[in-house]
Amino acid sequence: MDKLTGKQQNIYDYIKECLNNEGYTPTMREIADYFGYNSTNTVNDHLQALAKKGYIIKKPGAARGIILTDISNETVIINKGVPIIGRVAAGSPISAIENLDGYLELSEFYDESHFALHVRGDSMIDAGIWNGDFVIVREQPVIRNGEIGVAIVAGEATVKRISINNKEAILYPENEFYSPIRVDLSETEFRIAGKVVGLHRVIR
Amino acid sequence: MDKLTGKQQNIYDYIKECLNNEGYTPTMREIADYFGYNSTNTVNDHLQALAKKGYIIKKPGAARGIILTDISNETVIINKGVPIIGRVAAGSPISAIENLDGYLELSEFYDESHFALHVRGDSMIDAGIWNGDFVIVREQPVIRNGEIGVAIVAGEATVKRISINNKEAILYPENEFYSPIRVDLSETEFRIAGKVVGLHRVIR
DNA sequence: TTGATAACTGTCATTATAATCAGTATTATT
DNA sequence: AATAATACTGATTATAATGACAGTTATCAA
Repeated sequence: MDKLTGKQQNIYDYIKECLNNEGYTPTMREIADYFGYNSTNTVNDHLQALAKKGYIIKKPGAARGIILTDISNETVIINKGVPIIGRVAAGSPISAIENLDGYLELSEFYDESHFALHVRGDSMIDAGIWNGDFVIVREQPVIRNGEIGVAIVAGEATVKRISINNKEAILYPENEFYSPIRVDLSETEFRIAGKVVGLHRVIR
Repeated sequence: MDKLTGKQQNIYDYIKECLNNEGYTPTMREIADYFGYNSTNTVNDHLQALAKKGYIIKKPGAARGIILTDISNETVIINKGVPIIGRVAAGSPISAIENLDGYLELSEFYDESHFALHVRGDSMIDAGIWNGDFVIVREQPVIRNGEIGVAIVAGEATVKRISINNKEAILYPENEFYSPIRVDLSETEFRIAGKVVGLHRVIR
């Protein structure tokens, strides 16, 4: 895809911004006003350039008929996550709007300070964390003793119930067949990556 | 939020559909044409009802000036989900891009044929499904015997390991303190809502 | 039975918007 | 040096679209 010039990029960005803020694309006059152009034809020229380079599609004659191509490829974006169904009325289809309780969307719960970790091993099965699960971790340098978190021990990340005192950290597995791991803080590199605040499992 | 009438719902759905398919909302005339109305004022009346009930916002005078309120509340949508961290290099911050293994995003795994169900009760704890979890269900009318799915029994949705023969369905809990539930298919309304394909837990 | 709401028709003035024409000046590309 | 693409002005035209007015009919609840 051909690169945009500075002005073209600005106009493209503005269209995107309008779409996000207002919910619809601007008219040519609105673009002209925003950038201080005295003629809508200036905008028309720019839009033609954008269309020619494939960044937008212009529906001829249609008011606000600008379509951003990269967004139309991601229409899933207007995706609300997975609908949560509450009551199920007898006979009605599951998707019936009356049953809707909201949407399950990761970004709703978790912001940029979160990351996910693919769990290997079954040392935490009694805490409901299984091999293959994704735990969602809120990045934080400390946690309260007894909470489940992710610790980095000598560069290795592990999910455990964590307890720390002045000289050592104790990592408690949640599985009767495993023993707690004691980490001497003066000998081994140790730090808390964060606290486990969510879990996601893909079931085949 | 006030409930929509059937026609209002249809128009609302159509607006949403246009937004997804075309990238912009329809004009009143387009809506009228689609539904076969002879007057744009019919549409105007409906839009006013939708606006009054809070489903849309109408920007006066603006062409295609319909804003869907539930979508405008989700601009975060251009969100990439939760980053998945793989290896953790010693010393480097968690968020370092080298550690990135991808993004955990519900919509990546699950399409429109999925819904989530808030689990109540602990009848499935041995299957790793806890009280308060969200199970993600792929809508399907049948499942293989022995698979975990959601059944609708007399209007009530339950998550169980399901087995069916000609005359009865047996719902097996995964908890030693619970007994299987037998449902006589000739007496009780029974159907499969779908198969459990994922699980999401919010940990406090 | 009165009033409110929903669901329509049909017409029309007004404005919003797109799109075209005829230019000028500047800045790359061949 | 010639050519094309970029970046604008200013004016005009055609049409796209909203929204208001004046009605009709049906339904449902007080």
